[in-house]
Amino acid sequence: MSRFDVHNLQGFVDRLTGRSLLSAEEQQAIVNLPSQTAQVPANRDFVSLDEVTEHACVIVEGVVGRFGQNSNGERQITTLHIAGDMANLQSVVQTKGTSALQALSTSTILRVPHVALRAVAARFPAIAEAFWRDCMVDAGILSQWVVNVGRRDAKTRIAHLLCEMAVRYKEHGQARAMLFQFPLTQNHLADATGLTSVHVNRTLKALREDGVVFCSGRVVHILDWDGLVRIGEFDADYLQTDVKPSERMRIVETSRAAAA
Amino acid sequence: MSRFDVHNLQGFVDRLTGRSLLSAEEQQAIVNLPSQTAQVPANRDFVSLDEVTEHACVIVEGVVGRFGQNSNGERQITTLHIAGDMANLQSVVQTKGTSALQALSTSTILRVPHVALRAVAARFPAIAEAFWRDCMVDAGILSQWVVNVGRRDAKTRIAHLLCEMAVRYKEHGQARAMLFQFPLTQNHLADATGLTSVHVNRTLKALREDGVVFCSGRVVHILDWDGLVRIGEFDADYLQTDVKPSERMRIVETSRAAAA
DNA sequence: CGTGACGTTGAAGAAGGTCAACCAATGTGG
DNA sequence: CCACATTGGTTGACCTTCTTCAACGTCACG
Repeated sequence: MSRFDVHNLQGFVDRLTGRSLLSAEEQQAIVNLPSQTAQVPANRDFVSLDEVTEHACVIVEGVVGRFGQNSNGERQITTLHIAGDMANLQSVVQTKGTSALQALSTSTILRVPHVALRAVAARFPAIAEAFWRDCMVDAGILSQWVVNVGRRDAKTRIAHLLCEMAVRYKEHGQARAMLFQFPLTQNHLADATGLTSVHVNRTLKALREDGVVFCSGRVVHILDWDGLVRIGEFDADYLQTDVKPSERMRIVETSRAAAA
Repeated sequence: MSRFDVHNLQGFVDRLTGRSLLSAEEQQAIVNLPSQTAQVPANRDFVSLDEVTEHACVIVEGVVGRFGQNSNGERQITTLHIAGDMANLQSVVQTKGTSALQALSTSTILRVPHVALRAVAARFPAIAEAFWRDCMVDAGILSQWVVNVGRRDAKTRIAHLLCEMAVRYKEHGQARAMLFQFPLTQNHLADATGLTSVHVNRTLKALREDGVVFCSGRVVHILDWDGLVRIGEFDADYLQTDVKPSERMRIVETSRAAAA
């Protein structure tokens, strides 16, 4: 493994330790996982539907979508993954994948062999626990998406999505003048919100005219955070991005994991 | 614990061992978990939003919905839980709940203290693994629901939901003459599919006139399974209900868990 | 300087929502 | 045993939101 790869897995460790308590040894065990860097061009599937893959993927750069599909071939993005996410962590405990992964922008991913992930999860129960916890945050996001597409109108849906991504990117100081890279096309936004790209276009225009957010090409510029939160009915709790150190969980004993 | 309670936790163990390999000792450890039976009347929340609860709940009888909500108070069911499910298993690794649980019909639940669940998961890594895996099946269902409400029309949505429940109830021999208890009102179906109860009513009528399924009060009668599957664009893979014994997973070593 | 991807806009139409009425079944108190 | 209320299902008329289709603009890139 190159130093470059090691550095990138550190991003994934940081993600985990934001919510879980891991010893230095455990953290090191994750950083030391074997991995292989790959570049994926935009709109390319790198895990296809029902594929039995041998690797899980950490996103280093770019945005990745998890896709479901109806029988007309219309796709629905069920989750967006950004840098630091392990896009298919659940495959550690599941053999069959149930959805495709596609790079939405040119992305850099790290492929980590399942066999290595399973070994480290088996050896260090606290790592398995941290993986599980991270999967549960993803499930919470999924749950919010069901509410989003099921019970919110177009404007609210898109505002909610933008709020979610703003918090996940953590590139907002507190309230205003927020700006982040979000290289999705309006077609991608449509697939994520269950709308058509035409209606996404009109809705973005409406949000722009409301003066709350401006989306242009690859950048989202939030002009009125409070307004966007209100329109999007957004409450960041479910993202668990700001778990205080004292509230980070560990159910397995420290002594035991350290001894392993 | 009464024998009655023990018997009910066995249903949960059966659910787990359908996908995961657990030793006799591990299974016994789950069966021996302390628990408390409770009856919940229909339409009563028994875990409210953002509640910090000390218990997880196994459903023994009835149907339970996990709810999200928009700012108008319109509710969206994000998951349905039936007998054998642990409705909030994820709370083992998460302190804060993110959604409410409501009994949709009169239900019997078993409350199992978090502290006991965490202890057993910490002591037996294979149990933690089985819990994690079960959570991932729930997440797969959630993922399908996003596709369902996002990219399918009313008829397809409802047909898909009915297919899913038929498989989860496993009360279908193979193809036809299928009948199962499903004590939801049309209002509940509306909350689950992101429609209004009026439109659910019309859609059920259309499905009835197509001769594929007949829903009456508390019973679903599937007249044409293949037809319903076609209309619902249903593929049961994601439910992982029929995992062959040889394909059931265990990543932690057997020896180690047995020695614990 | 053509070609393709993406964004923008208008006009027409369909899917589903809203409102309102009514019915059947069930339960409850007098 | 009946008046009455409640809950859930059914139906019609009308309206809103979003989709569909189609055209055109613009920018990047070979």
